[in-house]
Amino acid sequence: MNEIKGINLAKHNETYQDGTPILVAVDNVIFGFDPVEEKLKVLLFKRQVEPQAGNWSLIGSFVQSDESAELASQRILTKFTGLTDVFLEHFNTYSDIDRDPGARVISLGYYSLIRIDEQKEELVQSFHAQWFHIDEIPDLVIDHNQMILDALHTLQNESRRKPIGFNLLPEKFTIPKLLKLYQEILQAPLDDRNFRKKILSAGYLDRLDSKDKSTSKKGAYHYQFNIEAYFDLVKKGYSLVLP
Amino acid sequence: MNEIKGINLAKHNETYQDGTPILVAVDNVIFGFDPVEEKLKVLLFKRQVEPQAGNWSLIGSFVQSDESAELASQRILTKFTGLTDVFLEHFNTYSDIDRDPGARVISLGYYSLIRIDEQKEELVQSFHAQWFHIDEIPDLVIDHNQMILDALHTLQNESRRKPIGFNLLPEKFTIPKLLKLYQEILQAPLDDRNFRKKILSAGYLDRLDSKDKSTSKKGAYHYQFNIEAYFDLVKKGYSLVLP
DNA sequence: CCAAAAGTGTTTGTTATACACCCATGT
DNA sequence: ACATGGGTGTATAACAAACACTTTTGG
Repeated sequence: MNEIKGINLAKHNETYQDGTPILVAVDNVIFGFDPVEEKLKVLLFKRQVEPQAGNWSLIGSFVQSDESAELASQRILTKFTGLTDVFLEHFNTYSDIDRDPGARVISLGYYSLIRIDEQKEELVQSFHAQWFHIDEIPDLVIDHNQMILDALHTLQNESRRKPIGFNLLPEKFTIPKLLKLYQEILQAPLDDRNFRKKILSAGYLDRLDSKDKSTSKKGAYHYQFNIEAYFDLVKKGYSLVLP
Repeated sequence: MNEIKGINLAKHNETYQDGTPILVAVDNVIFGFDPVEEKLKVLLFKRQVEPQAGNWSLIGSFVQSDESAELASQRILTKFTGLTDVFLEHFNTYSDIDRDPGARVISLGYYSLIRIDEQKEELVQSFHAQWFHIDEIPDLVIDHNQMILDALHTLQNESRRKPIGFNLLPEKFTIPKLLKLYQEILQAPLDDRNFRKKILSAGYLDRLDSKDKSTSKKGAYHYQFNIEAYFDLVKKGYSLVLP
């Protein structure tokens, strides 16, 4: 760096010509909650191009010149699951110069929360994509294992403060399912009585008259997330806090 | 999108040739705490290239092929302030296709926390850079006003859970200064007795024997942040929580 | 001696935690 | 009638919030 001898000498007049175009990709950590196994899973597929073709990988794509990164991430999510209007957020950027052995690629990490029951199963299968439990992620391509860790931490932090977990459940769900989901996300047991108390006392869950009898003889009441009620509460300063 | 007629038809075999290189920039929201005015400020400079030359702007640069985005952000911070080893974190990515009228540029937002008293004032001046109070940010180039808002929200959220505020203060500081800093960051008054109780009971602030008599006749004790003590506490599960 | 900022404790209310039993029902 | 998961309440502890006075000392 140049020494500055006096005042008014320095310039910072980089132009667009001074920039070097770089390949930019999005990688999508797609989370789903398996309603049968009651496990939090991530959708992976086998990379089809060299280097490292055949290895498990996150689902990603290059950002094209006519689309934003968000759109690229949505595009690839829709391609693999058939879903649109999905919770999808940026969580980190990966820019080490040697991270991708194939080329200099800056990768934007997104994570999405989908309802496994709404995905197009045949689409997922047609790409040879598979759901992996977060405890059983295989060795992935490049830095994708790190990306999943980062996405999971973001999901955990966000889940403790905002009710985003509902994006992983069907419209109608039961409290026992919701509890299991939160235990999976936070990877820690939660006291069921205290959990019920906190989540129900907030007032944004509507109990329906119907019950889910698939897991017990007594049956568990269906609940629905009431987003208007939630927004009203947020306006008044409410925020969820889980341990 | 193609309809899938059967299983095993779909491909996702994008190669590096399918990517379009894009200009990638970093923009740095440089925060400083003015020790005299006791105000949280952001460092801005007048853009020197078209379009919008002469307008106030964040300090940014293109990411070059031989550097990571973090490094680019550090580089530009050092160029303007002379500082190295500074708190610097990515907070968001801006990728709308029309955001920059000069070219398609994806911008990575970083924010940094510096000690104003350690910066090289003559360097800052030589770039015609100026510190602006966060309540008095002028109209900025492109989407830089939004970036400052996003960075401030990130800073607020992080400050509530981690003691990163110390990066904005000199090594030795007083509790009244620390309180003022937190009130500036959170843009809300804090009760001084409760604040003292919480911050001192944690045990990672070492009181020195010296006093700062610049703001009162009685003088306020100097304190120092003890990072080892803090890390030990974090290992045991401690986390700061401010209202 | 007094103005101005620094420093200190207590009470009260709220929230978190820990914990155990009854309920409903299909088989 | 009983096994299975669903649903409920209470007592205690910990923490947050509200609040006012004393201390120090340079001028």
